[in-house]
Amino acid sequence: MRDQLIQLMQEAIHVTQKPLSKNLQDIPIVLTVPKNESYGDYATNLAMNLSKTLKQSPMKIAESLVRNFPTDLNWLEKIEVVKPGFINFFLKDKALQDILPVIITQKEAFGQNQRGKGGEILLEFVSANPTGPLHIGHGRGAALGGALTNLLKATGYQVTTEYYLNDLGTQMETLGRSIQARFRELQGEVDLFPENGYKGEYIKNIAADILQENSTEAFAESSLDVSFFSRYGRQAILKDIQEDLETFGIRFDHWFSEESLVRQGLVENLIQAMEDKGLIYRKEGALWFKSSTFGDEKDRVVVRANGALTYFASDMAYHLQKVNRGYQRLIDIWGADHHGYVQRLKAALQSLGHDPKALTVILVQLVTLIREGKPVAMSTRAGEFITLREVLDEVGKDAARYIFLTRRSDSPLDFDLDLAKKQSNENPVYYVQYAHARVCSVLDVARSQGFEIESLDLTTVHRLNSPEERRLCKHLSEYPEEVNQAAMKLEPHRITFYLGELAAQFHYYYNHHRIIQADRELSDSRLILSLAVGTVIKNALNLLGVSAPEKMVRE
RNA sequence: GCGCCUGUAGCUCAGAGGAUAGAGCAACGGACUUCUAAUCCGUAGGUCGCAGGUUCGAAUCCUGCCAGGCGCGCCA
Repeated sequence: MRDQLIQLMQEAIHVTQKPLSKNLQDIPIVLTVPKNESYGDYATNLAMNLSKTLKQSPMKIAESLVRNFPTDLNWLEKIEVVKPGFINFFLKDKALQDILPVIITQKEAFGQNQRGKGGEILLEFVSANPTGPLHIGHGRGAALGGALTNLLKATGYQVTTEYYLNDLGTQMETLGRSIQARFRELQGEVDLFPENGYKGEYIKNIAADILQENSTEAFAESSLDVSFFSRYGRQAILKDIQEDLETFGIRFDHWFSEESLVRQGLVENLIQAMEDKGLIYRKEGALWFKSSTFGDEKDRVVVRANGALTYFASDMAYHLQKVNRGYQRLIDIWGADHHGYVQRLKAALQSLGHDPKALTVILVQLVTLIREGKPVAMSTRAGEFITLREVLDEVGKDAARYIFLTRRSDSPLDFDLDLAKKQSNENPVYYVQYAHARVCSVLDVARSQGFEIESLDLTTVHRLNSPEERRLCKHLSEYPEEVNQAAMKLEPHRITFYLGELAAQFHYYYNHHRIIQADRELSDSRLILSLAVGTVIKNALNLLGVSAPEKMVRE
């Protein structure tokens, strides 16, 4: 419907302005759903936007555009030209009702499109260091990444998801030393815990595991060096991270190890290549990349005076390698505290002849956990934090994922644990899930009364002409555009808000109209509408990675 | 000091050039012998941080200021 209207206007512009100037051709046609229903089902400000270039009054332009619309449109009730120059479209009921059979026929495919044309995107997210369990902030990134994966796939892109593992350098050393110290403590030795060591309980658990394995096998004392503990710790923590993500419903296509990057010599090669291009210089014993000539604030060290590679060096190599693997677009999801790295990474890509715009970094603001109305203090270093695992055990996957997606990533998020597990109207998750369960429940009752839901005549929709039914049909028909916008703008929270509105409309409808009743034909119509609502809710929840239960029983 | 993000109802947030700025929660008053009341209805609630500017039109764009968060290492 939306597409048809846009096409209609494009044609009208062509007819109105015979010699079509170039700046007219690429003027975007914006079609909105007016807040006030007296302004029609759809409206456009096209005439007002055109008035500058055409040097005519908006009202005149609007009128001549409307005059050039075909007259034989059986799906349009009327067109209005109003005050400053809006064109308002009023659709016939049938035009809105016709979306219902489409939804029911397409099922889970409804809402998808192919605008991505199979473009290949590499989406990197979470990428938490394997030095400790995932915390709540990683959960937000994971929920966002998972939803974006689904959204981009739904709009025709080929998406590969990747988790970059910083399994090298000082932090792995610190991890090893931390475990080693705990291990020796368990053996009764008094060992000084490293100053910057990881203090969490999980370190002790890992040490205990090692001790247990040790007691059965005779380990040579010499094999228990730091690198042994590092490697063991990395594996153990990685396994936990993978399990956590699994229960959170997130799967990665690749787990990309920094260590492997260095081992293959890719970082070294890159630095050599950059040196050859004169992008690198030596100062005070270190190697510096001239990132400031590519928009960064200052130059950055890639190899320290002690010969160690910086994190940034392998990050450059990693991202270059992503480009070389053939992805047209790279999307990274980072915590907002890393925003300072965006510019230098783009600088690196640009200096090597790649378009920095190919890389999009989504910065996710911090999450504050709230319990009993107060923020929960967290510090990774001190080992005081609530893990994603604990949150999942407490509130469940669905509530967690949904709540993470109720905000723009730009906005900081207060995650209220008590609210998330409340089975009440304060909790937005159940509101939407309940609408779906309600649809299923109505359909079940209908079946028990002899309605054959699976073989309803989908053309029986003409009885749906109450304002509530019109509104529902229209909102359902906006779903594909909503998916498209959410994907293009990389903003899954739009789907969350859409869902809230759809659920609200259905709950209202349910409370004001009886779906199953004596009038068989009307019942059929309303069952079709309900089925369509259920389908769209389920599709949208799927995009968010939240389940759509068919029954909900209050505990 | 510099950079990024944010400032919208009591609280948490949508809205990012258009028409009378919206939702949820909280508050107050109502609706269950009914297809699930995890629902619904009604009431109330606003100087869109402040000040200029751009234009037919600004919560939205530009500039300055104020407030909060985060960053500004040869840390990761």
